Amino acid sequence: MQVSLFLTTSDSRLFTMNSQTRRSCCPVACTLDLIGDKWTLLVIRDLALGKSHFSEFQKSPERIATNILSNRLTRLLEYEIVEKFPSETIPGRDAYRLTKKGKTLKPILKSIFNWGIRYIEGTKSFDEMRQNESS
Amino acid sequence: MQVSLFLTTSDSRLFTMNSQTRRSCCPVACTLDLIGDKWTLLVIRDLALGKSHFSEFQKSPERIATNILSNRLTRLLEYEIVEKFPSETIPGRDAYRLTKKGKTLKPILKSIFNWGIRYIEGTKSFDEMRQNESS
DNA sequence: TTTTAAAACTTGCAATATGCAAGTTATTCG
DNA sequence: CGAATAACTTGCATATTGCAAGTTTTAAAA
Repeated sequence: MQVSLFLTTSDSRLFTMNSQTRRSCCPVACTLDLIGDKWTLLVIRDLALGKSHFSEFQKSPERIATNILSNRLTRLLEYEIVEKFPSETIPGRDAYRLTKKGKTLKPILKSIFNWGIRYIEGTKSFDEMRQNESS
Repeated sequence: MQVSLFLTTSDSRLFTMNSQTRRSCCPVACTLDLIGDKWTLLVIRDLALGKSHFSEFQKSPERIATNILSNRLTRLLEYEIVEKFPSETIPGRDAYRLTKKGKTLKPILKSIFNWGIRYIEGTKSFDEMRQNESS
């Protein structure tokens, strides 16, 4: 696993300690360095939809592998996009949720969602998708 | 290279012929199947900034490898997000530009740009970036 | 028209990331 | 305490990316 150390400034902006971990100082490139892989935004989508347990993310129709899910949740905790909290449904167990900063990613998610709905045939809204989840 | 066949409907929505090429029918997942890798959105960024020649994309600060660049341009042509046209600056040579559909990706780019500027320390606007490009 | 040069790719291979299945640890509930 | 389920971890196969070098194409100079 690649180790990258991110710190947070008082105004909650992220910066990388090691300049070699970012490809450039372009805000698009830097954002993609955080969330621009095949899986991260799908985890964030699930969190935005209210999912909070490991097994709930696993049940999403894309069937993320457990090692990838584990890796992404850890990274998102490091970046302070996700935080753990005591599960409400299962006492004594932790769960995940978006932090305040994590919630600021929602406009990105929304723009991607809107594009898909408009330009890709056969895509369904989240409400429709929820029917189809396999257990 | 992975072969994937996309067709276009009369209302310019994309659909995959082979359902196995998409992870789910979620619009977020499907959009990420098209543009959700490490490089595609950076090529689209460059196109949105008016770059049109292979060598211009290469010169961007992230230093995309030529094989990846070639592969992404080919894919984007297949998806009808990018089209070729006769270069205006170099007569007799082709260049690349966003199609009408390709331009509809700009809101995604913008939401990512805005997030980076706001939440990642040390990111710079495109105007500032353009100064720093190596030849 | 041959030569040179630069742009636009292509190829081969090493390194990294992802996919899959099985195994391990932790927690809950009977 | 013991079984069952959740939450991971590990090992290895496959796919994607990174890097350097090579090839092809076009364009303009000699």
